[in-house]
Amino acid sequence: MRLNSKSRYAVMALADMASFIDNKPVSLRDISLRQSISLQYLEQIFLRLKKNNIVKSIRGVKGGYVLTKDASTLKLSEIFSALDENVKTTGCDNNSKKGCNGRSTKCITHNLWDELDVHINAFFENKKLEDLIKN
Amino acid sequence: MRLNSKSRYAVMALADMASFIDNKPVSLRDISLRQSISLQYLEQIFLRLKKNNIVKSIRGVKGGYVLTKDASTLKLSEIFSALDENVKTTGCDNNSKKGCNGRSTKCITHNLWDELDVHINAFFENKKLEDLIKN
DNA sequence: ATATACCCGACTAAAATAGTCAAGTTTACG
DNA sequence: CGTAAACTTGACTATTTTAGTCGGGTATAT
Repeated sequence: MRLNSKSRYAVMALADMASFIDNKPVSLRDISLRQSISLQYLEQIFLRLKKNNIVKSIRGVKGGYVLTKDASTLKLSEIFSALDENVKTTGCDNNSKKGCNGRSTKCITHNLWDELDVHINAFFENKKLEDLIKN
Repeated sequence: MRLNSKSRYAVMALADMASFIDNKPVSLRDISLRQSISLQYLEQIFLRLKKNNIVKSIRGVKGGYVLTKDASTLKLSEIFSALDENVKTTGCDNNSKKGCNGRSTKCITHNLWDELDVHINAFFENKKLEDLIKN
């Protein structure tokens, strides 16, 4: 059970941004250097973050990105959902016509996976970006 | 963030076994039919379960597998670790000489991923196989 | 004997992952 | 005004992982 690197890098990059109090735009180039993440990969990630209103961009020289919310209110769950990192640990699907494992009925473990998803989501719901930089 | 099908099938198959009270051996063929899981894939899975002492095998006609423990004491975490489904959500590694993201220091989000792993593991530690079949 | 059922290594198609590449557009600043 | 810094975007790709299959075993109850 692994988290993908896009999500991980997103959290790293946003935590990096949040650790500067002044709200001057932060360039991806700087984040790239400080966090050892490929610039072009960051571009992909920030495109998604921007589309989901987690950051806004300022173009041109001295431009960069700024957080749209305060780090104390930005939930990690928002970041993950921006990157389509949906916590859906199995293919068991309530909504499809077919049930679990291609059958018409719920599989024996169906409720378990639902509970697991809820459990993990709760973790991300309760964590704020600020929690990462307080230490 | 997805769970792999080996782990999911393992839990399904063991829950299937546990739902029969008599401790007669259950053949993989029967599990395969009841749970719609490929017989040969089940063989792979049960090899691991056997090596990790979660089931024992009885060969020959009327053979099959039986649980080595009671369903009320078998933790899901044991099943997952048998399948090398280690809950290690990121590559951030405490033990390697290199730190996170190939650097010498802990990355800014390192503690977060540790907490996440602990959070998920706790879920599997507290769930017993019996919990799945009680409903 | 023989059918049933476990045993086990090797292989593979398809999907996901983790990026790179290339070609832009916008804007601050000298 | 020119230019460099920085964002924008779509397409592409090598590698790895996943989710199995294939095929040839071995053990044993009847």
